[in-house]
Amino acid sequence: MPENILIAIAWPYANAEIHVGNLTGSHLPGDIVARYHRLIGNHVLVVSGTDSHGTPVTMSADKLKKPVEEVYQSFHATFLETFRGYGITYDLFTSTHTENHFKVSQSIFLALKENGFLFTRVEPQWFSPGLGKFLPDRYIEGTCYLCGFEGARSDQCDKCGNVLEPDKLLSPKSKWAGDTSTPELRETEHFYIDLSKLEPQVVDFLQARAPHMRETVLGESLGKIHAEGLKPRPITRDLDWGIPVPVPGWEGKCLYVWFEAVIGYLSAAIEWSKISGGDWKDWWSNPAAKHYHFIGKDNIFFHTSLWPAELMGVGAKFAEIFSGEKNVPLSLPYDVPANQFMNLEGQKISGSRNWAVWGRDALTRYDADALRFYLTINMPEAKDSDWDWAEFVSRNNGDLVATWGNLANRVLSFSFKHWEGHVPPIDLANLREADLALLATIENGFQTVGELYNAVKLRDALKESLRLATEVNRYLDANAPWTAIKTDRDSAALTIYTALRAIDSLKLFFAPVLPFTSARLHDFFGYSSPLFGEQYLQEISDSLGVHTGLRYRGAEQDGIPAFQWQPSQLKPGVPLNQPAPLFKKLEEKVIEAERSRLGN
RNA sequence: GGCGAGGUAGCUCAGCGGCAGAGCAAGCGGCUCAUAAUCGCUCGGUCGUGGGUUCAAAUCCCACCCUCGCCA
Repeated sequence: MPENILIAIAWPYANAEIHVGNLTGSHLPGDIVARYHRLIGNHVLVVSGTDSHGTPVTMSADKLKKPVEEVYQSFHATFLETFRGYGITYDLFTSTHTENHFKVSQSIFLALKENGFLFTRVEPQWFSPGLGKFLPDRYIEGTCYLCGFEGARSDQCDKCGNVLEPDKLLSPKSKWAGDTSTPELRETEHFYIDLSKLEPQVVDFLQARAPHMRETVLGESLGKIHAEGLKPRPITRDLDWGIPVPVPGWEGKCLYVWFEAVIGYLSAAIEWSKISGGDWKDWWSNPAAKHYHFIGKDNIFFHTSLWPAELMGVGAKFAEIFSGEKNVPLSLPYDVPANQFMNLEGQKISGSRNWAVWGRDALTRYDADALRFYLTINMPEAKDSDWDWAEFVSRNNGDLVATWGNLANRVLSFSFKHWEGHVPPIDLANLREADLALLATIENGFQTVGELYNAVKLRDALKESLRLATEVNRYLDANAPWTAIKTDRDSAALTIYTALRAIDSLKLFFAPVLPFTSARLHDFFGYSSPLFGEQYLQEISDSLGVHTGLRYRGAEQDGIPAFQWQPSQLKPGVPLNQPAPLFKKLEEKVIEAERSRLGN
């Protein structure tokens, strides 16, 4: 019985390009899990999009002297290119700046309001007379009235550590580019979501999922709730670039970005159903559907506590408001397999210092699968990891090229050469004990590797796959078909057939991580049914303009069923296609070349 | 400051109450089908620091130090 799996991936913010830390943190693990579930026959929906709103985007636009729409669109375009290049198979990668997302977000807001989870509060907020608008606290700096430190934030001094009263901050200054006016505190009114009412439900929700959630994720959520409880949080801001608060008299205010962007997981599914003919409710109002949220550690609390609380507070009211449908409650996350961070050559990744390996740029020099391999074998699942160029080269050459790529190439080439482009035409009844033992060992991987992918232990899944590839290398060493071919061709045929069949199965274990080369290997074996589908771009128009979505067309299209996650049934004697090496060996000199690019 | 995670071999990490493990790197040997790839053997650790519990602690408890994230 196929399951419905929603893969919800963090929405990249429209003010910086995607780097390897973003990829390994959320997009790549999401894609690997999605590809695995598609291979085992589950119905998968992968959604994300560009987080387009908020003050930082407005500020970038100001600096670049460009319309804010143009700024978000230009980053959106780089995201599409990056994800296409890395094969991140989104069923829909959209944007928060769409008519659909506006309507969904406003409906969520109104549902919370009608269900009694919102209240308003008047509070002082920094206002720039020069810009004529309110500024977020992080754009205000001043002198600490306790220790005299000049770089103090309005609510706390980083130097002396004291909590400050904003109205006592000395000589407050705006950090907004070009704003020389003196900020002042003005009263403003905002909506708050009363999360405290939902705290017991959130705790129950987390405890029910504790058995399959990561330590890092549970600790961050339950630990925080236990220590501080869930407090009311503001969900509106004085912003001019965002989603208007759908309440009369609240013109000029927008939904706070943290509140609105997470709603994208729902709105993107709804947008997907509109353009593809599917039904979003199969994923979003289906108790059997599983939601996975792929995010970085900085976002854990939002996804394990605030977002579920929002959904609980909304209940079935959302669909009533949005589409008039009754009894359509919303599903809660099943797992939030958040990753830690990836550093670079021992230092934190920093876009502004160019201490980064940029996703698009790396693709101009390395193959997507080589990058995916290193990002997976080094994925920060349990703790921060480090991208090290020397290690990238040694992992590529030592594991990817030598253990796996060379195995496939040595056996395929040998078969192609000695059996004139065919799989050796053996009689399956003649397979020896050692041959059957190897196949049993490899095929056991459908269980073990599958469980690791299912549990989102992707490093382990890849390591186990490599270990199994080594088993085939050992088997070859023990049976030495290159010696046997000279004296006992039948024996060599049995060995090569067995190894080919093992490789044909191994191909599937590697496929979620290495989709491009696994598909190529699949082709060497001469299969006609594809392993994976295709990515494509689609323009979508609405009242806010045109946005381009990244889409995915499944492998099962055109009446041909997708190739499945099951042991190879390779037929003796079938023709092979001309094999070639799957991966490129890298020269040592790239290490220095890459390091010299950093920080410039 | 509060909460959380991490600190184990030169490097990357697993183990999380019962004789300290894997891969890479290093050294030695086998093989020659393969992108000089592969297979075997060897070398290598006061498990962040200091206490405590236990017949037994990398593992449990307490304190502290360092790194990262969230919150204030």
